[in-house]
Amino acid sequence: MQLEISSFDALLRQGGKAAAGSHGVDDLVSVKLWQNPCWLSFRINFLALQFNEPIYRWIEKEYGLARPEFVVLYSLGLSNGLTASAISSSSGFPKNTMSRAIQKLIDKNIIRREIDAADLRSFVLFITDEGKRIVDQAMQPMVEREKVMLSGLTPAEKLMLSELLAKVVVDSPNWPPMINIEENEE
Amino acid sequence: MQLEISSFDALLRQGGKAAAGSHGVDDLVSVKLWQNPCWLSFRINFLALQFNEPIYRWIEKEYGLARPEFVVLYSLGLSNGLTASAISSSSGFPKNTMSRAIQKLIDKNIIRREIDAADLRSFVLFITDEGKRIVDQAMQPMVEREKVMLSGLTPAEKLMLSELLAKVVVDSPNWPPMINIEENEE
DNA sequence: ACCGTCAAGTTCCATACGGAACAAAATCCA
DNA sequence: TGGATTTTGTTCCGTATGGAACTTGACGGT
Repeated sequence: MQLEISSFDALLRQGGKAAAGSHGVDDLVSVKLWQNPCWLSFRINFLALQFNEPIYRWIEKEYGLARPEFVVLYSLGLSNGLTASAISSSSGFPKNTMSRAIQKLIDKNIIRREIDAADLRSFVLFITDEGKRIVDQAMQPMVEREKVMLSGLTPAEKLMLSELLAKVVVDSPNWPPMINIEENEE
Repeated sequence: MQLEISSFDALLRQGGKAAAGSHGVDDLVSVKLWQNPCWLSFRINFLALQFNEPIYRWIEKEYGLARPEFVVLYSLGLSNGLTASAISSSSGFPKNTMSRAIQKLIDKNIIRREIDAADLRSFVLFITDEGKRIVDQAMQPMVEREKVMLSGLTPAEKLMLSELLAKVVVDSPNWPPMINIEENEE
């Protein structure tokens, strides 16, 4: 059995093949690029990995911060005074993982926690000067890594990519939660 | 201290903001979208999560396969007769994780392993009929999920996104391995 | 004002994960 | 040919992870 594949879907996953040539990239990566019904998820996951792996390895070595810890720190760097659950939901890490990460950051004096008078269940988190120093420093290699990853695109293409990805992200609240596919089992 | 930010970089990360309106999306997500020096990695990671989380949750529940196991299975579905290390390097999972996943899949009769006469160290992996059945079935929700995620784009935009992402992936072998940033420490 | 429900964070615990060391085979090179 | 080096896959083991249960506080309705 094969899924019916419209010619547009076929076109989609072949996107850019002509221009690519048979250059450099691993055999199996080629297959996953050009003969893959799930072209989006492969490309996205592959690129996420190419960014995350070296960056978080470096951050771990340089600052002794694991990925969840740095996610908290980075989030506070962008928007100080957040709550744990806000960080958790925006990053996709479960809240117990965030809770532990936050504890460690407090112990290391990288963030600080204040009780929220308005809601005694939750705490508001603030970055310390030490924390700010770390984010600022770490930003450099991160931005640099992105620049490297995008170096094959023209400025116009970078802008287009940025816009398209943003558009998809912005649309995400409208997606159905993907339950109840396959009610037809049994 | 702030990094010098060229106006084009600023333009890049604001990509698509005008068109977006202030709709639906979480506050912190907004900040990470529009006020983030690392626009690429956030968008990529966010979208990877939106795909992976529901899909792998469903696969686990439906077939009892963890993510590394399904990655092996999916890879063989695209290109039968692979070796463990090929799958490992194309997917980014470490080889011991792949090794375990492969063992489990063999136990479950989802894949089969033959010794490679040409190289007695390595095995060649093949998908069984049962395995093929599972991948075929699982493909449906995966493709569907991608379709949902892309539903906010026009066909032309989807094609453009596919091309741009492919172009970046194809360029990846040229990237420097990101060691020795910050020799200047100490 | 009270009770049921919900939301924020923490703790518990089994398990998966990935780094490192390892065995076996291939490859290289003199 | 033979010993150093690399590659493939497995095993060992400490640790991080994330589901589930739990605690405490907020909220909503009657």
